[in-house]
Amino acid sequence: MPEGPSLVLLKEDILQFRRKKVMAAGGNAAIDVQQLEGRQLLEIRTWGKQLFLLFSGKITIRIHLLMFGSYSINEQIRLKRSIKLELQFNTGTLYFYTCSVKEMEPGWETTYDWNADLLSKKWAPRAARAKLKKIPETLVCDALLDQQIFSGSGNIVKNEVLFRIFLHPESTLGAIPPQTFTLLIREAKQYCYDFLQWKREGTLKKHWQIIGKKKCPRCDLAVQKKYCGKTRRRTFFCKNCQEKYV
DNA sequence: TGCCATGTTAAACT
DNA sequence: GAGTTTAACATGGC
Repeated sequence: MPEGPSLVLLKEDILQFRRKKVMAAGGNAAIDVQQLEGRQLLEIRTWGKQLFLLFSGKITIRIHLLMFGSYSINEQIRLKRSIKLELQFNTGTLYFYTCSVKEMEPGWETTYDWNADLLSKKWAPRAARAKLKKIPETLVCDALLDQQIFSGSGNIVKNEVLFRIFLHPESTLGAIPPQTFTLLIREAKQYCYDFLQWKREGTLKKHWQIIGKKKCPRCDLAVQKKYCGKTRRRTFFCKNCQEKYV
């Protein structure tokens, strides 16, 4: 489920409940779910991989699907006891499973950098560039997972973007040539939108070029698999095609 | 069948 | 107290 583009689809999916009143709320989330009853769902917002449900009475719930989270509408796909959050509206019921559910403190909006979201209209490539310039020692594979810089980017985006621009995951930011640096920022966004479209079509996996591949689609040599950087996430790359700058 | 993975947080270390 | 490492969470696909 959970990279940024999937959250955009989730939002679209549940937009049908906007302005609807919560008739009943349940689930085993570690928050007071009862207080949501009778409240109107005023707004649905995303920031990267996070989903915000803004209710009347200034109550905001944040949902993060983490690695295995899921949701369903009208139909329970898991046992009652494993429902993390259940919101019943007159027009249907929304269920969330295995996710993090958090109630936000007043003023939470100011703690988010809304132009860091790759899938937002507010996405600001220049701001991303400035943040990256401040951490020249950081490896690009780690930078692409940094939600404060590339909010919504995940391990799929990371791997595929790096292959697209033929950049080695263990390149240090400070050593990357200007042209490639610009490409990095441009393609991070572009890949998110391609991801979104492919996910919509159900063809995302089909479009993977490097993740899980044995051979490089460009040169046919063996693909490397390594747990790179401080984040130590699964990284696939071609030593031949992806230039390493250190 | 067991391993591993589109992720993050907080506890447990140094 | 800082920075870093590890564990926990928990489900589905291969």
